[in-house]
Amino acid sequence: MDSEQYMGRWISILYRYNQMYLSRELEPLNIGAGQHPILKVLFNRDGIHQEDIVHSTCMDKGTVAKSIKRLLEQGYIVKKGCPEDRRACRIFLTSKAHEIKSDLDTVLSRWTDIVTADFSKEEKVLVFSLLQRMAYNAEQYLLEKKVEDRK
Amino acid sequence: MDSEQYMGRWISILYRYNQMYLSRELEPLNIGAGQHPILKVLFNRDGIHQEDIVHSTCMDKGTVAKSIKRLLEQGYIVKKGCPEDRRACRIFLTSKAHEIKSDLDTVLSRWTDIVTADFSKEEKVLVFSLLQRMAYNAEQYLLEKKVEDRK
DNA sequence: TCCATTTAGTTGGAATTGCAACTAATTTAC
DNA sequence: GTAAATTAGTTGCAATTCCAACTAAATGGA
Repeated sequence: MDSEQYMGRWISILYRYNQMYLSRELEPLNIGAGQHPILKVLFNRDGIHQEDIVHSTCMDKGTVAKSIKRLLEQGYIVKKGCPEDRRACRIFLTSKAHEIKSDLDTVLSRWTDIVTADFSKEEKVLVFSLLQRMAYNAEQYLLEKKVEDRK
Repeated sequence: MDSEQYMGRWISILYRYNQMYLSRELEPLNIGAGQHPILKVLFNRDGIHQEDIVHSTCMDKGTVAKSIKRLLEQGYIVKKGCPEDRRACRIFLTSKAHEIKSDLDTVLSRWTDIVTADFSKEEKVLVFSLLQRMAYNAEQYLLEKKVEDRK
């Protein structure tokens, strides 16, 4: 097998190129590449707990806390205390966020179009399902490892 | 289309999980997740110029310079001036690097095995070719953009 | 009930990375 | 042949991210 044929190589290139694209495209909105996953989750389910965002984005809770801080500063979200659990907080989109929803969706789906430009319809569907399965397998492996470490 | 179905989401998850896996697995070798792409390129073509490494890894020249600095400190590579072009330098693997080649290859191919664990042989081949084409499309797009900006 | 454990969230530190500005050497153009 | 432009590489800065340590609140077992 060609020594370039290991999964991490292609994933790394695609991730880094995507980050470059997003930084440039989201700059006019004052949104960094790291903040958009949180907005996407909230557009789906507004008002969820910060902990839910952590799970939905598969990101570290520290990372999410910092991204939320920046979205607060930019006025895209507001934070409300949760009366049932005083440790927790719920995150809500502002009208400023709702105004840019379609812009954000356009930027994200354009990247999909760019990288799958020469794909057939079948290939476009296929690549999502393969990536989704890989992400699931990776997650399962890391979870197992974490459980092992706890022993 | 499901709002989770945009390419960047899966790529991001897979990239971040891979970085976690690599940091842990390469720690005993004192290699960070960011250094291994350079070693991989050198195992393929030892003694190439730093500029060649930049192109082969698709990474920024500043990033490569820093990773090379750490590999030098760890004694995995040596740097030699290039007499034909006194700005440039050539990078060579040390015996310490050759000793860990098979360990590194094992770690990298194990990740491929983990994420494609439930894939058929055909799917394993397919996913590489799809990722490769996506990376190529992304690169072409960003290159075009860069040329446009120069105007 | 009370103490131990778990959970939600914050903060500091370090690694990875891209960009921009810089130096020094080379190449190109006139 | 010299000045301008390009190229190889370094460095500082900022963004993204994970981890670990921490606080405060909630949960659970004796």
